[in-house]
Amino acid sequence: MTKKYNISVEATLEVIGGKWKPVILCHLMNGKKRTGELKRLIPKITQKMLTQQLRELEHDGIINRIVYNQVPPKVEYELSAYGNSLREILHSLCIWGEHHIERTYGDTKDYLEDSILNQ
Amino acid sequence: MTKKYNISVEATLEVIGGKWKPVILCHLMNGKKRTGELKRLIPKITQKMLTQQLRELEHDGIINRIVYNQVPPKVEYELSAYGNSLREILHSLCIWGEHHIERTYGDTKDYLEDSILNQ
DNA sequence: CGTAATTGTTACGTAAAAGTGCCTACCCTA
DNA sequence: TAGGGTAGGCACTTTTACGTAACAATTACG
Repeated sequence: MTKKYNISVEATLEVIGGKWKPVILCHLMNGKKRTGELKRLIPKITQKMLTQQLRELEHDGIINRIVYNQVPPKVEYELSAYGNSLREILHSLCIWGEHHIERTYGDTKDYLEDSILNQ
Repeated sequence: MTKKYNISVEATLEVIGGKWKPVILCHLMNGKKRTGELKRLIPKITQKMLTQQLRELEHDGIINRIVYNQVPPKVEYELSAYGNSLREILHSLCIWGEHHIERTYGDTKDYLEDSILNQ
């Protein structure tokens, strides 16, 4: 049963869209991260959503999951080479979004969470 | 009640995301369109979703709604100057999506609707 | 007079996405 | 032996997005 896209943009948004994937991806753009590290960087995400989104990104080939066989467990996530091809796109989306927030609200700082990503 | 974004990408996706906005926008990239014309170009969209999405795009300043005062009614939608600033972004999203479909399924033609947009 | 043409609205129902709470496994250390 | 630290699973509820179907307004035309 072949799902059809109206237009290829939809395929991209299926990969990078949703409530949490953009943040996760942007953090991983700045380098490999452990699970708990991501949770700290994105305080409002729940354990469930975090792992769920990471699984989907992994499935789409965007990130690599690196498991260290030790106790307590250690797992790292990093952008794959393929995922890296999203870098420019995400950057453009960031820039445009910033302009849009500014255009809509007058300034950005009240509408962006405190985060190393928003500096 | 200030909604906060984790990252500005989210603001962009709020504007161009969802099930129908990308298609609508891409059609409007090719020029002004009447309501019925859009409905024909996007056969599976319902009247309700079409107008709902158009209203939101208008509200965000992305498109202009041009009403001709005549009967039967005539309304046209066109990309605004501001909306035009999304052109490059949508184009990149298209390109990446095409590659992704190809990478995932082997070819694109079985996964993209017949449409002047997919040529 | 009744109907077609065009754009749009509204109330309601369904399906998909996100959130909550509690549970597991493992070894180490106090 | 009880608890900490790390990653993650599962059942269930809530919220949001999307879809369906019927209705409105206006004028021209047969």
